[in-house]
Amino acid sequence: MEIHQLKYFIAIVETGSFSKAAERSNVAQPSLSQQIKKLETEIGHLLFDRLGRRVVLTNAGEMLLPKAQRILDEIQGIKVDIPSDIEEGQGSLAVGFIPTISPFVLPGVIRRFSQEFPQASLEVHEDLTEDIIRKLVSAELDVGITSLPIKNKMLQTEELLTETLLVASSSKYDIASRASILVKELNDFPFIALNEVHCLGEQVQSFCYQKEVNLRIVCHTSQLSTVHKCVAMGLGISLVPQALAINDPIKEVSYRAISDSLPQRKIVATTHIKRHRSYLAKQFIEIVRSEYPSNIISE
Amino acid sequence: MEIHQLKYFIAIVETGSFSKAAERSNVAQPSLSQQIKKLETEIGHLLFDRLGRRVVLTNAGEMLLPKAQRILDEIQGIKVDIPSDIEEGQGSLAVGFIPTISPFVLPGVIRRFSQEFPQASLEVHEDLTEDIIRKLVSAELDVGITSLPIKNKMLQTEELLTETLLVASSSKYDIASRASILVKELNDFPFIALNEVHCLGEQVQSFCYQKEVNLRIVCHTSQLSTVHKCVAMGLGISLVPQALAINDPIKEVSYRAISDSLPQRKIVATTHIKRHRSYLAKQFIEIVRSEYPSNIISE
DNA sequence: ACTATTCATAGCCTACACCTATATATTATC
DNA sequence: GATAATATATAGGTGTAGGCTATGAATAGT
Repeated sequence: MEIHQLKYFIAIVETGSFSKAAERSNVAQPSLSQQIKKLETEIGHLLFDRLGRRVVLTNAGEMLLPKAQRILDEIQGIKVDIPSDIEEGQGSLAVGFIPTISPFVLPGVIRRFSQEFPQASLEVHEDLTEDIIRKLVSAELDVGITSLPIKNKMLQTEELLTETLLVASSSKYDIASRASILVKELNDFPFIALNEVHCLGEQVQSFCYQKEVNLRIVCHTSQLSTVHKCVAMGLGISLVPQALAINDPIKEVSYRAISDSLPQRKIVATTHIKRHRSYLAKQFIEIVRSEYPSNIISE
Repeated sequence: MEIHQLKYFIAIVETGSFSKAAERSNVAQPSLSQQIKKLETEIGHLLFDRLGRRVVLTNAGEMLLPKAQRILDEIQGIKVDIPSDIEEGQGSLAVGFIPTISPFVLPGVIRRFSQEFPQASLEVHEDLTEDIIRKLVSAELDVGITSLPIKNKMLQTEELLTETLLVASSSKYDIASRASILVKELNDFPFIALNEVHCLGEQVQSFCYQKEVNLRIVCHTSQLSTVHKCVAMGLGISLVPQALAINDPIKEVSYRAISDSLPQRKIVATTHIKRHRSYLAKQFIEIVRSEYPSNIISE
């Protein structure tokens, strides 16, 4: 059974004649006769009684009619619906965030995404970088919001922004009020470190190693919010993303940039090289870019 | 868009691989790749992301999936449903009866037909022979129950039974009690004639003409039931179908066969030569054949 | 590094849908 | 009732498109 056969069938029913149907279908009449015969053979029943000057549907033909109509309508629907559905943002999207980003952007991003694409279904994962990489490679995730470096030849990254790490300190330490902060001065204070399973923890360590700073780490935690609280309690200082500083409800903590050498991390959208970036994925990435807290201009 | 393309698409989704889908579809893998590419071009979106070892659906592919599934199901349904529906007696049937038959068979036929084929829709027309012929030719009717002769080269007849015409008389006339009735004796009595627009009227006239009987027609009516009532009232005798005699509630009328020459009419099912006789039509004809009142054996 | 697996590409082949021409049959017209 | 007109079926030729094999490119597993 072929689609053009059903089209011919409908055309005959609507025109009441093989010849007129052939004309309307832009084929020669014998071709159409032949295809109808094939269809009849396949179904096992005559579809039309050929009366000579006119054709009428048989019972089998009458039963086929609504079914054929539905099928053609659905096929027409495919060609129309899919492009328009995609335009309207239908579909599903699975995204991953690393834990040192998600707290700052997730609420705003989800709100805007579900406002702009109410028809879409969004699935959000919070995972460490290596898990996000694994899920991106296995196509469990469509987009990962991570920080560089991403070293996997199956993945590609699109830069969203460069985020500065600021010195966070409570008023207990005079670093909060100095005219400027130099890198070397970081080891004058107890340091609250993020566990190195987090890329941010690694990045801070790597930065300090490069700058030949030996931190006096007094605490290792696995959550940025714990770092934040420890700093607020005056247990020590830390290096945190600028996004944390924005709208920080704890007024006791001050955030200062380092004068002579800015630690930074690049925030990127990571995707699979071989996978097509859907309309939703592209829009999602733009939403993250625009919703990322960045009121503090890094100098 | 072609059906085999949708089949291939589904096969890929179900097997998760072009190669396996090709094997399952009994085509070479490149053919399948080619057809999927065509489908993607037509829809305007990629359907799969080719990850190398695995393929995953894109958003567009996910939207296509249920639609394709439905279409294939419906096509499968056509090949299964139509033959089985016909077996089960679905469909419609339009039949015609002449007025000198319908009173005797319609009730029983309709009852049995709707019992046996509750799914079918039956349309019954009562018309004179010429109108039934016209409607059969124009395919308004599928089957006509008439009596011979039917002279139309577009129509064919199937004999159902031969019906004897009996002499109907009230006890007022001694014909009801004679040992035997001869044709010639018909003109000894006043005769109630059916109008010649009815074929039965014609047949009686023609019979008498052949037998050189000159009827003493005292009344022409256009309905057989009127003939019947006139006979019962003793206005005269008549020649009526044996079916009328069966279960006749009016006891005053007796029915006698003519001894030396039996007038008869052949009851036939008439159909269009070029039209396929549907299952319903065939079954209907058999029901008429078996339901036709024929308790009185014509000798 | 090597092998196995998988999808894409290239080039050839065949089947089948399509065409034209013609036959057959029915309807309309004179 | 003969002729013209209309409509579908049949016959036979043609071209495209879907199919095949062989091969390439790239990934994943040994």
